[in-house]
Amino acid sequence: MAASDPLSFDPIVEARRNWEAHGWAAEAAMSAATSITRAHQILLKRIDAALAPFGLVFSRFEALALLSFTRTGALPLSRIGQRLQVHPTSVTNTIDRLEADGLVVRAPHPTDRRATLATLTDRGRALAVEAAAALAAIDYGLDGMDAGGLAAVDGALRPLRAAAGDFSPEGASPSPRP
Amino acid sequence: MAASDPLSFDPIVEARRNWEAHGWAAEAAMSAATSITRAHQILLKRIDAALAPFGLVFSRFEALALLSFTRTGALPLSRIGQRLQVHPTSVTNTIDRLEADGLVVRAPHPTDRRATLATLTDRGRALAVEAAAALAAIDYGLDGMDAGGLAAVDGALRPLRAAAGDFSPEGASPSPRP
DNA sequence: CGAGATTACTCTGACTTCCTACTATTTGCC
DNA sequence: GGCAAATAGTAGGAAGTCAGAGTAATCTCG
Repeated sequence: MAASDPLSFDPIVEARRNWEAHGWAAEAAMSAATSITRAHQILLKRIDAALAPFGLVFSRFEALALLSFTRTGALPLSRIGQRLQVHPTSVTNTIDRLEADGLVVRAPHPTDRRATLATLTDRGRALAVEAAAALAAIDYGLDGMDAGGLAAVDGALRPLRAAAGDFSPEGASPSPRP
Repeated sequence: MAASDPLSFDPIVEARRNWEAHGWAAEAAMSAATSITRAHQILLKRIDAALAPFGLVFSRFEALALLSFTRTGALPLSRIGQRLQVHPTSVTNTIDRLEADGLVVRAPHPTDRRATLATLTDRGRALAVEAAAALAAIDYGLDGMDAGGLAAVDGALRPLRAAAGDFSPEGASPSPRP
């Protein structure tokens, strides 16, 4: 990265100061939103770097992990998109790449001829475990944070996700259908 | 979005349960990293939707805002990249778009002939204010969260950004050079 | 002074994501 | 039954980000 690195002050704190100084509103929200954006950027870079040796990126790893947890190692593409909260076309693209790498195969759904099942191959299953270990080794990119911080982030963001309709707010209820 | 919406359970809680059930490590970090990723996705979509009427996206708005806060409304591209923590190529692209829309103009740096100054136009300055108000109106996409949540996220992520080298850890010290 | 290192910016290319159709199936209901 | 509406997946296209390479200008020191 050539845009130079070390700044002598926190750019977000500085932005907030400017927001206030110029009378712009919602500076607390701006600050939090910018922090999240930046944190995501940091995480994604670290995670992708850790996954690069496996030929994976985070989204493909997530799909692999999800399939690993099913009884049969198979799931309709639509369900993958639902669980991973991504667009159907992104699922298509993700599975395309995984299939090209021999980590999953597409198969017709046994009863619904519209649907396609993504099925984990042996290599895919093994790679998921290795990649998960690699990510655990770097703490999913969250190095600088302690257990309290992790829990704080998790808890604070949950209402946001709920409000966005990711799940019905009551819902720590388990029981997904296989 | 056709990938269906409402899930009856929190997919991240469910992922964490699976992580533990299968003996995969660092489930707390996984959970936090996934939450951040998803939160970013939600925010970006909401923010970009609010900015669409102005022909802006978040990154271009950030550049506009940054320029608004300078004495002269001008900054070298390199400094913009530094403050916004993005790649030089992205700055070029961002300024290209802003310039095409007549919101900034490029000008040669008065003393360093390598450098280019991005300078706010009157329209750019006015649009920044309008866009900031539009974003404040939606609380920067953070609807579902209360003040405590905002502060918690902000505080918890700060060590992460510091560890990533965004700024020298001591650093709430102000005094950026104009 | 002048060669080598550094810095500023841009171009090209790879990648990912999303949106807007569009086709094929299945489901709901009169 | 049979038609309208909903659902599953994919193709094409736009946009954004980054990495690598290249050019130009400036800085550092021997």
